[in-house]
Amino acid sequence: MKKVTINSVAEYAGVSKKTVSRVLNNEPNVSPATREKVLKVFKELDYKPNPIARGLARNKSFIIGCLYDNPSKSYITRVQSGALEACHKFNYNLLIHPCELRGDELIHNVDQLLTTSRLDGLVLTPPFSDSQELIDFLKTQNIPFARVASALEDDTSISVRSNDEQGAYELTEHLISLGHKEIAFIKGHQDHSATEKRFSGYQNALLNHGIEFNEGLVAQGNFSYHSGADSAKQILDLEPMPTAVFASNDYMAAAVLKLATQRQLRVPEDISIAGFDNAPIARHIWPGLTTIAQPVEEMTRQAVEQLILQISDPSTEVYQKVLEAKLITRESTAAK
Amino acid sequence: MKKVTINSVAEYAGVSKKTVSRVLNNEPNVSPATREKVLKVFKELDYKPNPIARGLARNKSFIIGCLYDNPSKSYITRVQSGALEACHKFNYNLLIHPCELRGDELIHNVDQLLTTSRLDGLVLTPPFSDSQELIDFLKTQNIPFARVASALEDDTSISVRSNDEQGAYELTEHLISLGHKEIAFIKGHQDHSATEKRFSGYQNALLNHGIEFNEGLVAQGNFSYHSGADSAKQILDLEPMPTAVFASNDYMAAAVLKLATQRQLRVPEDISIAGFDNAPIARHIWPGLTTIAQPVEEMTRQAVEQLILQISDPSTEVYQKVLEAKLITRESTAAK
DNA sequence: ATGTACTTTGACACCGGTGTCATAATGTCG
DNA sequence: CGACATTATGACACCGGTGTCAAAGTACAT
Repeated sequence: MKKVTINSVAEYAGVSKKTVSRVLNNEPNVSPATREKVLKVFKELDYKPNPIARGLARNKSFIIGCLYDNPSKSYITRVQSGALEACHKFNYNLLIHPCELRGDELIHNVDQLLTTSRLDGLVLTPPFSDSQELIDFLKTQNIPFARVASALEDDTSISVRSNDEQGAYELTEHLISLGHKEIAFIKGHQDHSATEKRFSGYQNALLNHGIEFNEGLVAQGNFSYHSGADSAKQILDLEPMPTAVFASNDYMAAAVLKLATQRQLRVPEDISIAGFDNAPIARHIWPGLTTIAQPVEEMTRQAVEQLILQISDPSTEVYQKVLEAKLITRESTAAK
Repeated sequence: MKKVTINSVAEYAGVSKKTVSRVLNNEPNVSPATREKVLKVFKELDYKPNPIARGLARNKSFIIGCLYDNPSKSYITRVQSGALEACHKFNYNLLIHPCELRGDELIHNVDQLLTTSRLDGLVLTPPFSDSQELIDFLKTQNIPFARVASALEDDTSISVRSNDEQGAYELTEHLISLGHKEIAFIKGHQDHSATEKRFSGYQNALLNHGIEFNEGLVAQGNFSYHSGADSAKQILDLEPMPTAVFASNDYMAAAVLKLATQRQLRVPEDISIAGFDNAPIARHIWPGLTTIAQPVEEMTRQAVEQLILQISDPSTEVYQKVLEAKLITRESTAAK
């Protein structure tokens, strides 16, 4: 079984390889008869153009890179799934690049990635989508990129995010409506812009409902389960103990739930617990966690789709979108 | 900033591009002086060979594909992480390809993937690593591949797995040593060979400790949390209720724990629960799950490393390895 | 000094596509 | 029907590397 290349197709069809190329790329100036003839040969020989050769000629790789550093496995797989959907739609492929670096090392590492892989573009997920440094670097290198879930203001680059502030506001309001006044809050990782957004949603809700903000009820986490466990200890040791805890993501909320249960506290009777993200764990534990669902796949899908559009036509208008977050109530929150 | 190619390097160094190519690939027959000179120019011009051009010339893509269909996000990310480690070591990249298909459609889909991406090899994870059909297809297509966590007997293809049977045996023995005799079992997905291995480990442990196997204590799951919830209902409704439940993975075990807790059963006092895999959820819930830890990253790392070795030298001996699984005891199991 | 074997080097074709441009074929109009 | 514009097609260079092979250079034995 010999390899089927553009040359064999051209020979078999009795035309030049350039004409075959024209048909392949739907270029104009091919007579209907010729086009028909070539297409028939495609079928007959089961011709598949070689993306590598095409990549060399066009200086493109048809590969999008996905940069991430997130402790949440479910978040990552959701991101990948959305990105893949968009990639496959346009015959691109996805290359994943987890990366724990920051600052200079990060830039260097990304530079390395770009030169060794010839990526056509990059999707940035938190916390990289919030790194001004990285964004500046990509701009100087002229690498197309799209930001996912970044609150960073930059209307010159593609951005799709969900409304973290609104989500946190709604969740806090939900707790308040249940009669809670002492609502502890566990913050996320400082490098993520979502951290501040969620925090201010929480603060604004308190403010608008006449509840005084109490710094003492705030713990600093970093989105990891482990940090949630530390914060949980800090919060459950408070006297008086708050009647509700709002953790900036579900893993940290799960850690609070675990410690509370270990301490024989009943959830939600003794204390209400809420998270953020609607990660699988939120419904895998008992009681299920009240949380905020974000359309992670959809965000990433849109971001990558726009990225690819921009790659194929750099004059495309820069896409920026904010999607809604949605409150999901489960058993972990109840009236005080 | 002009592009630095092999031509500019050659010109700048005053040698032919072929000589540059020799230095690049560490080929023999380059005088030390010339080699030195060229290497210096590499540094000076910050030359990075274009992998696409190289790929075209060598008919290689330096990309490994990873095929998976697994409900466990943590398993997937662990697989990816091990695969990436091996890939980066050899300057390969990883392309991920989740795929829900079976049978003919699967074959067709993989065929599509191969022709559109020119992958150099494939890593198969369960359940694909157990698909004789797919393996036969890849062999006819002459695509190098490696199997991860597959119990399928085939000494002509690379395979790295952990000892599922031994793990299940140890875990069951652990429950028996705690005095349990009515140990329910939740099976995994039928397409995964691990399912049968774990089941026979359980059965053998019972047998060797003089406990009669009871078909009525076995529920059919499929590794998903949801199937675990269904099986949990079935098992907890039994009269008399078993004193321990061994689920074939942690998600299903978590589902049993959730239902048990909902029903006000105390774990482990009223019923012991154990899982398999040591997924993050096993330590994120209370009580933490007794389980079996498998070296997923290490399995995949070795599999991909061997795959790449085989790609660069097809005469490499076929690597087959069984790694040990390890019992992790937590709070979810206790004496009867 | 000369022959022989081995090392070093470069010219050139090639991988499988795309871009440029000249030329051939066809269409339009006075 | 001839002049001209437009469409269709192919020859050829090129993308940035690698493989082949011949030629030049070097080492050593005679």
